[in-house]
Order: sequence, then structure tokens, then C-alpha cells
Amino acid sequence: MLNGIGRRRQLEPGEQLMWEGDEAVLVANVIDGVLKLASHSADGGEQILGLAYPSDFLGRPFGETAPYGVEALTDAQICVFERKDFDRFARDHPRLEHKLLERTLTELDRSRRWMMLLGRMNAGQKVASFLLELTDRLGKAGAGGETFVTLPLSRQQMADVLGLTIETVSRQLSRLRSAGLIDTPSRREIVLRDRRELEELAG
Amino acid sequence: MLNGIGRRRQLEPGEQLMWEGDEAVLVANVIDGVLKLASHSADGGEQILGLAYPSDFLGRPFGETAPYGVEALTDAQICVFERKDFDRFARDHPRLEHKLLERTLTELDRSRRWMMLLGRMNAGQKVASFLLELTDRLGKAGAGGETFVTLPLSRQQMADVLGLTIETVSRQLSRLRSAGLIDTPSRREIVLRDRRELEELAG
DNA sequence: CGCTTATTTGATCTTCGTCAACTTATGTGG
DNA sequence: CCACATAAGTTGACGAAGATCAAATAAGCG
Repeated sequence: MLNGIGRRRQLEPGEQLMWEGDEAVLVANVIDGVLKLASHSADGGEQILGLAYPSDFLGRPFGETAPYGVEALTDAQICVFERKDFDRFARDHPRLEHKLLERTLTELDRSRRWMMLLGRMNAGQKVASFLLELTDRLGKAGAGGETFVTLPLSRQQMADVLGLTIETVSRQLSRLRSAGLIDTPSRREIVLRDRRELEELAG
Repeated sequence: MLNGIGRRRQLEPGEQLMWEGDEAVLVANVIDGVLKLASHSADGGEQILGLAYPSDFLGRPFGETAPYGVEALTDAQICVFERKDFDRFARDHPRLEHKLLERTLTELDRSRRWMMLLGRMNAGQKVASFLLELTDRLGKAGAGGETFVTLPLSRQQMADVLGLTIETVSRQLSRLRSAGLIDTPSRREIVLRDRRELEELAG
């Protein structure tokens, strides 16, 4: 029902949809691909605040400035709306606003679970949790009950998501590999060999 | 306009309003006091996911189970609604739902800023940021341009908020005291002597 | 007052970050 | 197709921040 005011847009990896601090002029729905929401600290370090997957909502309706930047990690397809159009439309369509409220509440819950991860987990637990979430979102079933994911992030980006360094992420993945919990056929591919054990590790 | 279906309730420090995992049967508005939202990891460690101050909204409308527990830190006054009543009421009153959506979006932004704190700051920055946020929310102006706060949390709870240990929090406070940035007339009271410098530390 | 609990302080130990070297991919131009 | 260049990832050695363990103080409270 939003089709009238939205338009499709294709993004390439690395393409920036919104900039942190920009006046928020648009909102969007993710149709396909993975995007990151990120904020920068004064010293240039980047903290990824969340990832957006298909069906997720992006942007800050009714707000003033975007509190974080949004950048595509993979090829992505999104449906964008001018914020003014969207705001007006939402006000006139309570059902839409209701839907949006539900999603935002869910997003808030997700973000709070992430805080848990950042505040209380050690490196091993973080990496394990991340792999599990990723396979839940993007995983494909492979042969023999194994799960298979293509990572939408570089090691650096994983480190930024988890509040770790690239080296620590790499070491943890190596550890999981030698423990036989995962396989890494290539840099961007992960096979979960033992989900049970991984869940154990994630705590 | 919600008065018809809400009722006042008084909470004492330590009193639990909702339990993590409970069926979410109520939602509430904070009128006075400070509450904590917290979740427990398997090993018993607690991560405080956020604090709720006057005017904040508590609970999970339209959801199934409460994703975190809510407990009063100080004497608190809240206005509670049966969730069923509230949901029905919200559906019939788009203005209310709109207001709630705006608040939830604001809350989401706040929670994301907190993720930044947990993921990227060191102990000194965390404690400094926390004191600044607290004085913004609860601080009273004292003599000589200084700001004065009564801490609603114990050291243990501060540690839980910041993802640190009690000892580290204590040491950081001692460090700030010897640097002349704060005074601690009693355990639960803090005087900011040099806000500028504290902001510097918080990064 | 004595007893219990919260906080501070000190002494180690661990984890993870930092710095550096090395290896593996991914190109690119000849 | 190969040689080389560049970027991404892995591994190792070391150090620092913060956790953990252990007392020592300081509040509260009956």
C-alpha cells in the first residue's frame, strides 16, 4: 500500500545510503541484502550499531537527524520513501503506524540483546553468538544437516560489530575451526559443523 | 486520557515490577523514581539493559513475553495498565499510538548510543559518561556552579550498567576524586567539580 | 556496641589489544 | 600465463587494561 510513494533502489557494497548526522530525509525498507548501521567515535573508531536484513526498516521517521550512518554491505535492494511523504502517509494510516510500532519494539528488543553481548560476553562468546545469529538470518541448509552461510562482512566489520579487533576475531575463528565446530571453505564462507556446541559456547 | 484504565502504584527500592520471561501482562509509565531493565545470562551475571526515568515507558505492548525484568532502584511511582486494556485502547486511539512510536524510536536511539559505550569505551570513559548522563537526568545545581547527584544505584549496579566489575568502578571513582574532578561526600552522593574535564575524559 | 554488608584498596592473573611478520587472495599489466 | 603489487587475513610475541582473589575499611543497623 506504500507503493505509490516509494521507489526501488539498488545499492552496491560500500554504498552509503545515509550519513550520520545528516538531516534525515528518507526512510526505507530492506528488500534484499544486508546493510550496516554505524556510528563513529571522536577518535575515528567505528561501532556498528546493528545490521539490517530483508524486511527490516531503516531510518528515523518523525525525527530530525539520522543518529547513525547506513551503508550496504552486500548488493542490496531497498524501497525508499521521502520522509515527508512517509510521515504524512503514516499519520493517515493507523494500520501502518501500528505495524511500524511493532517493528520498532522488536528492534529495540534486539538492540538490547546486543547490549548484553557487548557488555557481558568474552571474545569467544561474541563470535559464537554472531555466527548463530547470522545463520538464523541468512543460513542455508547444506548436506548432512549442516548449515552454510556466506558472510556479508569482512573481518574488520565483524570486529566492529562485536567490539573486538580484527586479530581477535581471526583467532577465535581459528580456534573454532581447530575445535571442529566450523569449517571455512573460503574467507567469506562458514559451515556450522556443530551448532549444539556453538550454542553451548555462546552461553 | 489514559486515566480511565490506568492505576497508580508505589514501588520500593528492590521491588520487582516484571520478571524476565514472564508473560507480559502489563505496561507502565514512570512518574517518579528510577527503575532498571535487566537481563540475566546463563551464568548468573546480570546485564542492566537500561534505566527508566520519569516520563519513560515500560513494558512490551503487543508482544508476548517480557524480554527483561524491571525493578525499582529508588522509591518510585508509576502508572500501570493491564496490557489487554492498553492494547485495545491504543488500537482505537491513533494519537496515542503515534506518541508511543515516537518514544520508542527515541528509546532505540538511546539504546544504540549505549551500545557504543559498551562496545568501544574503556573503564574511565564509561564511568565519566555515566556520571554525565546521570547528572543530566537527575542532577541538581549546587553552590558555585557545581552539580550534585544522588546515585540511585549501588556500585554493583553501576558495574552491571557499564559492563564492568565493582572493583573497577570503585577504582575509577577514586581516580576521578584524586584528580579533583568529583567529590564523594557520601557513597550515594557525587559532586561534579569539573564537568568540562569530565566531558573530555568521556571522549 | 557487635554484626552484617557495601566499598575501597592491594596483589596477581587473564584476556584481549597492539605491533610486527608472514600468508593467502585478488587483481593488473606485461 | 606469469610476475608483481596490493589488500585481506592469519599467526606470534608482548604488554596493558581490567578481572579475580584477598584483605582492610567504612557504613548501617539491630
